[in-house]
Formats: sequence, structure tokens, C-alpha cells
Amino acid sequence: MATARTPAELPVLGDTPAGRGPLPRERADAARNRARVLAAAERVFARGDARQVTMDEIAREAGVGRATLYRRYPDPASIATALLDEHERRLQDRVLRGPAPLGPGAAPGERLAAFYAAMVELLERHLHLVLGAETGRARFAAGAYGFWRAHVRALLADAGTADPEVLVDSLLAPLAPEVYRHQRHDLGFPPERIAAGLGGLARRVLVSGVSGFSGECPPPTSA
Amino acid sequence: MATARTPAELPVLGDTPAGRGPLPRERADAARNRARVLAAAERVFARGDARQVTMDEIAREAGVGRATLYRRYPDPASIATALLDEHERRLQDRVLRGPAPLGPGAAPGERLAAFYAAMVELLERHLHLVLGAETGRARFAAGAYGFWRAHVRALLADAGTADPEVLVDSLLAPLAPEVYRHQRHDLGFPPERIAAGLGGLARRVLVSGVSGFSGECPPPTSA
DNA sequence: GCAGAAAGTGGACACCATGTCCGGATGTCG
DNA sequence: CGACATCCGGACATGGTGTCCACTTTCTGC
Repeated sequence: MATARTPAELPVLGDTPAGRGPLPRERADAARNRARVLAAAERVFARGDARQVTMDEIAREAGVGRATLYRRYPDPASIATALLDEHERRLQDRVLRGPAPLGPGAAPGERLAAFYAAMVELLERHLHLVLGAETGRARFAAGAYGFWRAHVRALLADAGTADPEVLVDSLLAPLAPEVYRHQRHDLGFPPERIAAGLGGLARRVLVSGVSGFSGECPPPTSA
Repeated sequence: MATARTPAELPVLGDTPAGRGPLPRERADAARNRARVLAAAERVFARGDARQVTMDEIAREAGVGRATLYRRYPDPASIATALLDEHERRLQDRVLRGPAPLGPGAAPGERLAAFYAAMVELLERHLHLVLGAETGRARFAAGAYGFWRAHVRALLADAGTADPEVLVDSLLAPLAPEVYRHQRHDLGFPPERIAAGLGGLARRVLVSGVSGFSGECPPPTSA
């Protein structure tokens, strides 16, 4: 009951929407502009409110026309997503194949705590991008959310938690970028403290030995 | 240690931004238009995507000029907030002075579970307004969030939870309207199931006898 | 009642971002 | 080196924003 294994067929992030497919080779100027655009977007998102970055602004910063942006990305959010892709993929790999407790092998509660810590790290480093990428409902449609959701749901199921399907979104909610921004910058808590709080939450919710102790606490049946 | 009491000096919602203050009386045409605007906004938010309701749309629906809207409300979100005010105030009153377990008197875990259930009820009934009112960071700046935050923090402190200050925002995160919308409409879960999941979470996190792991069971308070 | 003052109203305006189109420039391949 | 496909970016139409100001409605004091 203890070894949480993430199912193999988890949804993994696809290629970038640009899709440098196998078909025709990408032209040199196109590649140059793609790099320019991404670099410029990184700067633009970093300075100022990521939530109201405009295509115009990125185009100006990159020194290209707006139509060039629209050729590949429909909106600023998708550019932020493209920038995040690599980082999220790396983290997904650590979850799937890395060492415990983030990777397979540890108890579900410990794995969830480690996952929380890793996500806090990601948010700390790339908050501006996550804020830019996940405007409201887009968060749930994103490929990354599907992966995290499947992972945490598997941990919940492995720990024998009641109704993992409905609890999983509640446990992912504290990782919404707006929540982290509030805790981190409005309230001023250091990342370690936020991660520690979430870790405590994880261990309390996913008590794997729920019936293993002497005290016969009736499982909290929901009303 | 069990009786959770909410501090008396909780921040309570102020008057509506219109501020029908003591100063000059509100003119008849102004009152008439205010009612028109609110009724129209209710309709507009209810039909379609609350996140992209525009001042133009509300003005047209109300049959008034845009400048009339701008006189009182700076943006659509503040109109939605005004519409929510009454409902949230009523719920705040039940939390402060109503019967247990939502009001004072029950164990912290039970009170949090009841609070979750009440919020799910509010979200179910007025989701379109909450979605319209809380665009990203505005959620945390709103007066209502301050109230819920103080309440839940008091419950955490009363249960002896470690670092309530940092945990409280994580426990409020599942109530973000976007999260509820996803669970309710993308995934199709009924409100009762969502409330039950949150109730289980509440009882697990707020185990009042946190240090005594041997025999302490949460009191079997019936709902 | 009535006139004047104050408050309220809404059409008009300038600004900005969006998303698309097309003439021209730029690579790539034969 | 020339032809062709691809790509670029200025220009345009659209729609929302927020403000200004001339006009109308209501309230108050005489």
C-alpha cells in the first residue's frame, strides 16, 4: 500500500504549438525570429504585471511585426506556455523516473510533500511565466495540469483516500500561481515556509497507515 | 481548547462602493438608474462568460450611457462585487452569530467543514457573479476574502495547527471560483460531492488533538 | 410654486489592443 | 544564378476603454 507508482500512460506535454514538424525545414530567418521572440517575451513577462502583457509589447521588444507573432502564437499566454514547457517537462521527468521521495518509491504522503516542494521551487523561479500562462480557466485546459492531476490522483488512490477524483483538484488549488503570488509577495512569506506548510498538509491528508495505529478513530465519513 | 470563537474585530464588508452616505441624499433618477444597472448586470453575468463581460454590454442592457456606469463602478468586477455583497454579508452573519457547526460552538474541524459546505452553496448559486468579481489578484484584495481568511485562521489556531498564517490561504484556495467551475462543470461533479470532499479534507487537517496520536479521536459531532 | 444651483446623464472623442490581409523581402533549391 | 516558396511586417477595420462636456433632471430655499 505504500509504494506509489504513477501510471505509465500519463498525459505528457506535447511539442510546442509551433510544431517544427518533420515536414519542411524551418527557414533560417524564421528560426532567428523565433529565438528573438522567446527571448523578448521572457524579458517582458519578467518586468511588470504578467497578466496584462500584450502581443504589441512583445512584438516591439523583439523588434518584429505583430503578424510575425500571430503566425505561431495566438496570444501571450501561449508564448508563456512555450517558455515554460522545458521546465515543466524536466520536472515531469523527475516525478516519473527520478529518485524518491519525488520519484517512485516513497510513501504517498511523502511523495505529495516532495511534489509540493518541487512545485514551489518552480513557482519561485518562473512565477511571472506561470502567471502569464494560466489566465483563469486556461489553467485546467493546459497539458501540464493534466499531468499533475493524474499524478496526485494516483497518490490519493494509493493512500486509500476517499474519492480521490474530487479531492485532487482541491489539493492542486494551492499551487495556483495567484495564490502563490499572494503568499509570497503580498504577505511576504519565504518559499521554504510555504513549502513546509504544504508539506504538513500533504502528510495530514495522505495518512497511509490510516487504520494502522492503536487508536480506533472512525474514518471521517463525509456527511 | 475545542470551542472555536471567531474574533470580534473581524473585517466586515463595508457599504457598497456607491456609499449612500449620510451626506447628500441620493437623487431619484440616480436610484432608478442604479437599480436598472444592477438588474441588467445580473442578467448579463448570468448569460455567457462572466470573465469577459464588458461595461459596454451592461450599459446597453441597462439602457444607460457608459459614463453613467463609470460614475459609480470602475469596472465590471466591482459591479459583480456589489451584487454579491448582500449574499456574502448574510453568510458572514451566520458564521459569526448563527447556530453551530457553522456558527460558534463546534469543534474547529466541524466548523471548517460547515464553512466549506456553505461556501459551496454560495458558489453553486452565484458562480457567475463570483467569477465576474474575482479576476485573479482581485480575489485577495476583496473585503470578503479578508473575512474568510480571518475566520479560517482562527479555526486553525484553535485546533493547534502549525503555522496557521501560511496554511490558511492554501485551505481557501479550493474555493476559488475557477476551481469550483472546473469541478462542477468541466468534470460534472454534483455540489454535494464537492462539499463532501472538502469536508473530509477539513476534518483531516484540523485534528484538534494533534499531539496525542495514540487515542485522540475527533469528537463524533453529528452534522 | 419657482428659480437657481448642484448633481446626474449620455453622446462624442482619442487611445490602445486585436486579429487579418497583402505587397514585398528573404531564404532555399534546382 | 534564377525561380519559387516561405516568411515578414506595415496597414486596416473593429471593438472596448476611460474621460470630457453640454444638456437635462432633481432638490432646495425663497
